[in-house]
Amino acid sequence: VAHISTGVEYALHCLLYLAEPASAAPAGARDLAQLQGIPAEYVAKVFTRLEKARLVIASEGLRGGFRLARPAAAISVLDVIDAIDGEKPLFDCREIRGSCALVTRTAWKPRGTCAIHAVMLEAEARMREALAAHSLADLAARVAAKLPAGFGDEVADWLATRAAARAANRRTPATKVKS
Amino acid sequence: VAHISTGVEYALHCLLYLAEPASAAPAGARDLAQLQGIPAEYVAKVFTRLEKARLVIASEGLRGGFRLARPAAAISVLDVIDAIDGEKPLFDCREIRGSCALVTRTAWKPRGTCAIHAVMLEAEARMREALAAHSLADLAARVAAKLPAGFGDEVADWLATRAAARAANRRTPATKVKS
DNA sequence: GCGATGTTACTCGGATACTAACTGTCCGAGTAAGCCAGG
DNA sequence: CCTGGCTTACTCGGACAGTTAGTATCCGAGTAACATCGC
Repeated sequence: VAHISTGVEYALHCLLYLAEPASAAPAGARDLAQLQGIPAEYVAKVFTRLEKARLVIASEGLRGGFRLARPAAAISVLDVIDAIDGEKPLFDCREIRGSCALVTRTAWKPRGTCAIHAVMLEAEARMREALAAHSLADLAARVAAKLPAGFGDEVADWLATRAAARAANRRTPATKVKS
Repeated sequence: VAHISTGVEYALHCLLYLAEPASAAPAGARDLAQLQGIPAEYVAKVFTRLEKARLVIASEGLRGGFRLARPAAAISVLDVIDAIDGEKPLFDCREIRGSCALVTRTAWKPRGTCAIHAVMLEAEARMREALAAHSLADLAARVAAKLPAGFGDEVADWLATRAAARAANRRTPATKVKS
């Protein structure tokens, strides 16, 4: 319902985990989602859009995953929002001036941008400035300052444990021939 | 689809017509809507909300209508938006931090506002500042500067013509008694 | 001539359908890794 | 011991429903004004 959708929130949280320097190896979307208790398939859908916007690079196949396409300091919050929500305008002017009965009768035509639209565009510009002023690295540092010491290592351990469990689940590898 | 709804646009256009000093008499919602070619019933619904927010005062009965409750310089664009869209937040944080698997296992609890939420709140504050900086009088003056001279008089004439037509439509007033 | 009164129809106000977008879910194509057989 | 090939199942990618909010519309209650009727 809000202008900035939930997908942006999911993407930002996942990207903050990816911004950790320890995450040199690509992280899978499923792991990141289950780590935070959010729908895994939806996260994959969101990361698809991030990949189209050239913000992350996808590695396919086994042990595949996503990694940042640029340094975390070079990705702003606004980039993420535009990549997912599609640069949706804050306000779509319907040019009501042109439908005014007095205007249509006379030969006068409105020129320039609508005054109301101009105010909205200015507000949108201020909002975008504030969103572009913060980068992923900035957010990651601010979050890390609040977390307990050694939290990044715990995250790495959790991911490693999950990978080990998946490897162990690989039962009786290939003792059977075809058909 | 946009965050600032179409109802806000309708309301602002109508309020600009009401902000004209010539509109000392209350103007009906139907006249204002048909003057601009927008749905009349929807305008009435929107003005209902404006009246609940104490921005306009409704005069009921015949020749009724709306007039501004305060001087046009004391009503900001933000007031109109909040009155109609209900101060909807730009972003609703779902507190994903609390759902993190590592956080739920340990006894650590996140405190303060989420860093992502803080960025969004700052952007929203900048946007609201820009919207609150412009008043109805300011917009009306800027619009009047672009319009041809004597446009306000034409609007008054148009409204008077409509009123006269309605009066003429009142045929054979009451020559018939009951039943 | 003046006042009370009934009619009028026009006003606002809330309750009711329709449309579109976001959220969430599912299934299919592609591919890097790992095991096994053969040399 | 080394190399080639094959199975594996896990990955991303796009296509498919459910639900909520906004948009537009309709009908009912209330009321100020007007013309009429009585005094």
